Parts: sequence; C-alpha cells; structure tokens
Amino acid sequence: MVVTPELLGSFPVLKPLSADVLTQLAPQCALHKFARRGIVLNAGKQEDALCFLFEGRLQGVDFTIDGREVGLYFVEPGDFCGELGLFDHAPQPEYVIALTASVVVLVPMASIREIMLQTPGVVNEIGSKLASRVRQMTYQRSLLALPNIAQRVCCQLWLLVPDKDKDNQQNAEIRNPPTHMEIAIMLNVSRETVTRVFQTLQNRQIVKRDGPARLLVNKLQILKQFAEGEEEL
Amino acid sequence: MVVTPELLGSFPVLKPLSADVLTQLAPQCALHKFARRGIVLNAGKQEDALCFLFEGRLQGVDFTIDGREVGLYFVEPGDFCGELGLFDHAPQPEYVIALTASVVVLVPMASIREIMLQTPGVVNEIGSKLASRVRQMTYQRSLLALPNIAQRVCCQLWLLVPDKDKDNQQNAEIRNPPTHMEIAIMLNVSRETVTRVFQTLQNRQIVKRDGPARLLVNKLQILKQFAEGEEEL
DNA sequence: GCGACCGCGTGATTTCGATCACATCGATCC
DNA sequence: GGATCGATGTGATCGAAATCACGCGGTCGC
Repeated sequence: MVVTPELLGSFPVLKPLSADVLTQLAPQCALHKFARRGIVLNAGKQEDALCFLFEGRLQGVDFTIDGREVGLYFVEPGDFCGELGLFDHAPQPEYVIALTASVVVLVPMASIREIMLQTPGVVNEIGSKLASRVRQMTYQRSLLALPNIAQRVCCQLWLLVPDKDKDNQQNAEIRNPPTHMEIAIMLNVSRETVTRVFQTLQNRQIVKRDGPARLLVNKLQILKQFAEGEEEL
Repeated sequence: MVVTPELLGSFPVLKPLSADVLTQLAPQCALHKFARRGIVLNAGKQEDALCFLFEGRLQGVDFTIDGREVGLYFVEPGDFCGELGLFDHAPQPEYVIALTASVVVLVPMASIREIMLQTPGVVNEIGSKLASRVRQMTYQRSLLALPNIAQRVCCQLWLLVPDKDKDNQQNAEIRNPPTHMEIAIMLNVSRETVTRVFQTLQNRQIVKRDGPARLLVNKLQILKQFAEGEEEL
C-alpha cells in the first residue's frame, strides 16, 4: 500500500515538514490495516516504527504480573504512538491494539530520528508529545483515586468526547467508542460495573447507543457535571 | 547558597557536560533546603527551573477532583524532576513535595534549553528521561491493577530498594523511607492497609525499622518473591 | 523535661464493588 | 436466514478493604 506525502502531511506533527522532506519520507512508510483486536505494536519488542493512526481507535494496554489486562490510553485518529524508543532505543513497554478496524501509517523510527536532527523544531514537537503523554497519564492516574465509581466512568466518557464538541450545550457523538470492558480496564473496575453505570446514563437519556460504531451524548453538560462530581449518579 | 560546577557535575545527566559549560551554568543555579512536607514544585504554576535532588527524598503528588491525595512517583538523590515544561512550556501538572528534609539544586529551565541547543546529546538525555518517566508510570499503573494488595505493597517496597542492592541475597537498606501514608497514596490503598502489610512483614522479620530514617530489608529475596507473586503473604 | 503532634498499630463494623452465573441481544458471516 | 460469537444486561452472593475509632509511642520544639 502506497503512502503519499499528502497523507503524511495530514498528521498535525508532520504538517510543519517541508514538501521535500515528506516526499522523501513517504516511500519509506507503509500503510497497514488492522482488524479489531489486532496487535499494532508489541510490548517488549524493539519496535522500529512510529504508528500514526488514520482511521479507527487504538488502545495502549499492559498486563499485570498475574496476567490482568490494564488499559493505559486511547489513540484517536490524527494522533500517533510508539514514540518512546525514539530517544532511548529501548523497547515499547506496552502493547497497542486496535479497538476497531483501523488504518495506520508506519513511519520508520530511524527516518524520524534523521529528520529530528535536520529539522529544528521537530525534536520539540516530539518532546512535547512525550510531555503531553505524561500529563495524560497523570490525569488518568488521578481518576483511579476517585472513590465514586460512576464519576470515574463519566470522566472517562468525557475524555472520549471530541474536543470540538466539548462546548456544545446538548449533543456530541463519540465515534468507535470502546467497549465496556475496554473502559473497565482503563478505570480499574469490572466490566459489569461499567455496564451498570451506562445503564443508568441511558435510562436518564444522557447517552444513547447508535449502532456499534457510534455513541450519542444527549446531555453533554449533565455528563460534565457528573464527571466533575457536582452531581451524584 | 553557592552552587559549584563540581556539585552540578555530580548529577548523572549533567556529567557529560564540559567543565566550561558547568562553570557557566553554576552561578545561575540555587541551592535550596526544604523541610519535611515543604513544597518543592507547585502544580499549575509555570515552574522555571529543573529540580535536582542532592539529599533526601521527594514525591510527585496530584489531587483528585474531590481533594484526595494521589502519589505519582518518588525522586531519589541524583535524579531530577520538573522537566515537563522543557519542551512544551506548559505548567507542571503535579506538586512535588519533600518527604524528608531535602537539599535540591534549582537549575533555570531557560539555561537548560540553551544547553540543549548547543550541546548535541543533551536533548537525547532529556528525551530519554521523559521516556523513562512514561515507562515508570506505566509500571506503576500496572501495580494498581494487582488484585492482591500485599503484593502491591511488596512491589512498591521492592522499587524502593536501591538498584545496587537488588542482587544481594539477604540485606538491603532503604534510606529515608516514605511513611505508610505516602506509600498508600501511591498504591490507592488506605494507610491502615499498608500498616497491616508492614506488620506482617516485620513479624516474619523480612523488614525491620531502624529509626525514622532507615528501613532494613533482611530477606531481600523473600520480599522479591512476594512482589512477583510467587508466594502469598 | 514536658507537651503537642504526627505517624503507627489494631479491632470492629460496614459497605461497595468483584465475582459468578446466566439471559439476551445484535452483528456478522456464510 | 440461521448459526455463532462477542458484547451487554442483571440478579445474588461474598469478601476484602475502607472507614471509624481510639490507644500508643517516639520526636521535636520550647
């Protein structure tokens, strides 16, 4: 599958690069499709490519010593993952799997490293990405300490609302929402608990399922209030 | 308080820098002492300095929406923190507090940024630090998913054992150990639960308190087995 | 030396979510 | 269109850790 410079340019991090650089980079990249549950990046393996998500949703997952699945983060279209080894050449600590059928562009790490050396500003871009990753993990960690579990689920749901919709008064739509199980492992709760919270939210018509690939939020501001703990479910 | 180039050179990240650069950097730095519970870095504030720990122990802490304290990481002597804003100029997401009386060296971020531009390799150094931070957080997150709480505590204890002692058959010593409460917030458990686990460990003579500033581990390998879940407490 | 305070130790009680065990639903694939 | 499989819905039960309540002891500051 061919990757065009234009495709690469559609990703925010790569946009600042000159057309020349993108044209040079494109032939080294590969377009991959993954089915649901497909393993996009392997834990413990020296992954040699950055993974840009074009379409679908990915999840970073880890496992405990005793084999329990742990959800770390979601990857949205336009974003990328697998950047940890860029600086330290160490293997990926976590798996990245496809939550829905997904299309990703794999860009060789070596090429990115080269570009980092040549193009000032790109290092900064990547560094900022790492920093935002730490910030995101810090926030996610704070969620786990919430004593009210419904609030935890609502926070996670709120995180899944696209930024562009966050100010809407009423409606928003979450495309390719994670399953209850996938949310559960992010929040250290059982799948049943997530289901029960969703049940309550649906009864109050705060959210509504629309097929397997869409979740509608009808009362966005109410959801936000639950997330912020101003209101108890 | 005066900071000498030699002092700066004693920190692993700065060691590769030339004597010239260190001599130039030293006068811009400040040595600070913090009492127990002192706030070293403020959350939400645009901190303008990297914080190198010379003596003592620091802890990164966050708070949930409802005010609950969350432990994120420990900082050991020789290590540093507050590096998040280096790339993205955004404020620190978490507080860093002193767990014991501590001595830190504050190095202005602007100077570090300058050095990053001039000295190749330093960017990499900093990038690797961020990456290792993500790895550490990933591991810490996986601890929270352990269903066996004693195991969780043992893992955390194991992390506190100095690397140089990890291969010892029997003994190790943890200087300035965190209090039970401070461990509790790292692991999302109550203070009492941590106390009870320590009680069991002490009864079995696996660990032993030696004054407020030292915790002795007598049976290192047994502790490791508990941490890895090969043995149940 | 004495009081105050903080960290630790410990039992009793309670509660909330995990777990278990199914039922059901719905999408997808021949 | 029926079979299949994964995802969701739901009640019953159980248990482990949170919480509460308090005693104790060591440290530090005065």
